[in-house]
Amino acid sequence: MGRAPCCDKANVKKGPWSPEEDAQLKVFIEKYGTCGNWIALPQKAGLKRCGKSCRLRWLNYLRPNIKHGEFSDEEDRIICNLYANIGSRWSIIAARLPGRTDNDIKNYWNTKLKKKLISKFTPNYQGKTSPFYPTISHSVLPNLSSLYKDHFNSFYTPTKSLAGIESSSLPQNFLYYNTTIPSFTNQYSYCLQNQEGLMDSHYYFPVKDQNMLIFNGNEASCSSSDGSCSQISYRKDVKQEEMGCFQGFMLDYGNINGDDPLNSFSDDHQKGNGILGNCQLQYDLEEVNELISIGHGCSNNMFFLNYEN
DNA sequence: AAAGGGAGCAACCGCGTCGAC
DNA sequence: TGTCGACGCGGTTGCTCCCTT
Repeated sequence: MGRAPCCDKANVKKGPWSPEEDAQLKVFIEKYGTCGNWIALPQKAGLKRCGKSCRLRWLNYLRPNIKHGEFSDEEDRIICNLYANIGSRWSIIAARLPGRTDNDIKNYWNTKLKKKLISKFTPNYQGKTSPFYPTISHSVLPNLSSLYKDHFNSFYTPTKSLAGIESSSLPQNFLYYNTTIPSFTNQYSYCLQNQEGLMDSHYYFPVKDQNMLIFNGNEASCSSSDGSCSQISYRKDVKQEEMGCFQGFMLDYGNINGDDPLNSFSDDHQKGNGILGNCQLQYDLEEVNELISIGHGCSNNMFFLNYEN
């Protein structure tokens, strides 16, 4: 049994609001308020609209002090920072940006800001790759570090053991940072950095596919849905159109959307909180070998190979 | 000049949450 | 304690405008 509709769909108008309807709604709400009941409001206001539609129109367009137009650099920074920490919780992000609505910010992120960020460090990015896997070339890696530093202030140097590893033994070429995501606070997060710049950041990629090369991951947690892991993978079993980009070696970073990067958005805490969420770096075999050597040199018991080819 | 395609954005839909009863 | 209805949120859709061919 489905949910009862909130209004009589046959008798409500849909689609864009006319200036007359806008005026009617605005006048009514300014005079009487919302009466604490959006469902009943359209009838009282003489509008042939669904209550939800009225609410949305008021909140996103008609209410006072709505700010339209270009987002400032400061607003960009706040959005990036919050998105990195809490994911697509647009209403919370909107609460930090006076005059901006969640819908506005969501649209802005999806249509502009995300591309802006990607193109910032991927000069050749055309926005043509998979939404999950924009491709980043190896040559732009040095820029990533500075980009991250622009947006996050929480990098730190561990002074005590992390994930059971003494600080003195922790890899020097990692950047560490705290996460505010409750589910991850008991886990360590890390960004791998070589001498040039940031190469890999935290968490989460499932070992669902066979023939995978896991780089600097943890076998147990990588194969579970709640571990943290970064990896280079070779996914010969995934069709190119599914991946949206290529077959080959890929270093994943920032993918924390859950078990299946193509399908899973199930758990709220797993929703993309990486500023570079779901990006991949593409490497040839030689570069992969180079990365493996970095991994060998910097970590204890954190290297896992499940690599066939 | 017309057609096609993409970007941007307003609006809709469905579901989770919360409060009233 | 359970049920129901309203609200609020995030994802998605579809319309419009503009640019390219």
